[in-house]
Amino acid sequence: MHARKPNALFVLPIATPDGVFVAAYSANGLAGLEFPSAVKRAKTRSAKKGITSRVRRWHAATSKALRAALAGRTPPTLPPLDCSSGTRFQRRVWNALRKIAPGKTRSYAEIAKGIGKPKAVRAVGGACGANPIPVLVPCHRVLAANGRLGGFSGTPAWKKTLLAREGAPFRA
DNA sequence: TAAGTGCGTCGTT
DNA sequence: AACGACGCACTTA
Repeated sequence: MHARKPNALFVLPIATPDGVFVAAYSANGLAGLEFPSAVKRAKTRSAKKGITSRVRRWHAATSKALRAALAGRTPPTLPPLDCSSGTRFQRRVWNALRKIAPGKTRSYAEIAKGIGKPKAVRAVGGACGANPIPVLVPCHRVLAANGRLGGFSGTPAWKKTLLAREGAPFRA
């Protein structure tokens, strides 16, 4: 219904073996995470000034968590997540995603059932696609009912890579 | 088996 | 009113 903007105050880069991710922070926590993209490298330099120690702490946590996740390990601690950009329904889906352990997968239908809306299967797919914090909010662990990958807002290659690194099974 | 079609369903725009 | 990161039933080959 009401979709507040993430209201990102700080946009900071995270260097990883897979490239430079970009994290966005609002006053409430991590509000966005983007996969490496050659195009937007320049933009991240600007907002370095005026960073609070709080955001610095969050960013350290995000960086550490991201690198762990990319290595297929369980992230130690996450910064507070600001999912206020999402609708009620989307937040419920994202919350369900966070309960899927590394190496495990669920189907879109299982997620739908899990949030008490067994018929909203397709809408769950939409909510996954709207996930502002991929990798750390593990939308990649949601597969089609037949065990195949299903879609991904990033490249399908990323979804495959993330699953493979944490040892999650999926049909080629 | 594999691949393609049609349709129910529902949150979002 | 139209559109999906779906799922299922049901053809065809």
